Amino acid sequence: MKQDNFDELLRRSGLKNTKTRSAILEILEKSEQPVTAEQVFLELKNKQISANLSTVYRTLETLAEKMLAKKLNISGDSRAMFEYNRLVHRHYLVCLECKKIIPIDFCPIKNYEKTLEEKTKFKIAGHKLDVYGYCPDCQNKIQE
Amino acid sequence: MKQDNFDELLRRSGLKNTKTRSAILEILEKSEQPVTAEQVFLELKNKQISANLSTVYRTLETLAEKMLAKKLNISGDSRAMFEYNRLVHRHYLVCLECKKIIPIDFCPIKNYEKTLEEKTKFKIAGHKLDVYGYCPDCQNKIQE
DNA sequence: TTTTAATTGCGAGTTTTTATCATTATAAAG
DNA sequence: CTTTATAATGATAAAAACTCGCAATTAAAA
Repeated sequence: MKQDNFDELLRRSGLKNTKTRSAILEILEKSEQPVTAEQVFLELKNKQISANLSTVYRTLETLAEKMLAKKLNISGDSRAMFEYNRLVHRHYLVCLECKKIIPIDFCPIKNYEKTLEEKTKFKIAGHKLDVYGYCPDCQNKIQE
Repeated sequence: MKQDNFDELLRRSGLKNTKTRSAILEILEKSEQPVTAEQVFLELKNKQISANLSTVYRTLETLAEKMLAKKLNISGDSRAMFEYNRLVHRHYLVCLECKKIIPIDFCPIKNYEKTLEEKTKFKIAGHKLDVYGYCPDCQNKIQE
């Protein structure tokens, strides 16, 4: 079973496998959307795993440093969000009205990075793209 | 002269033309890069225009609401940044090392939005794209 | 086991941003 | 050019989102 396959993942990053840590990784991995530190904290509580909020912050930061998670800032929310660092990266479509976040699988700018690298002499490490708009539900609700 | 041509701009948005407000708009307009509230606050001080920090926050927020400015979150800095809302939108290339921010004029995903609109039935309002990497200077400095 | 070093909890401290409310300034009306 | 209504500002406090220091705990190496 892949129950606790975070053990190896943590180990490879030189991190100890603690209950909180693997629980947080699991929460990230199971979540379809980026989550805030507070959401992780509450989710842990749900699972009867007590953890201090500052530990959650620290852990998320550590996971991001070790590239096991990604830290992002989605516009409209001042808080940092975190997502599991999947091999295939994702972009999100965010509804400006209801704040719903929907993953987009296709990345429209992968090719563009090379062009940009040549043009600017930067070594491109990655990019961040989010698209904003109004979801079908909210389009109907608004119609003013 | 276009010295105080922010007057009309503010007026059209139903905002009073105050000294602080037009000074802030001018700072945004003249800046090649997005700026934080604090930077605006300090820049005002430089110009001998006293303004309270909370006024700066409030003003930036108002300008963003009225679409005279755009509010953004560039990764790596937890603070909100603001830029003048130019007709042609811009993307930025950010150096992960020295935090330098360079505008990119070309937008590689304009076309993609239409496709996405059809596919998701969202009404797309805009997008946010930043590219991250290492600038030529920092590439040399690092070489470890 | 025992030891060593990483991790956590807790409390306090920062930083960034927002709210309240009395005062002041803008611009509309007279 | 005043007066007046309303919008904007300053000052202060407070909320929200993190971050830090240090003692206690725990994981894993010896």
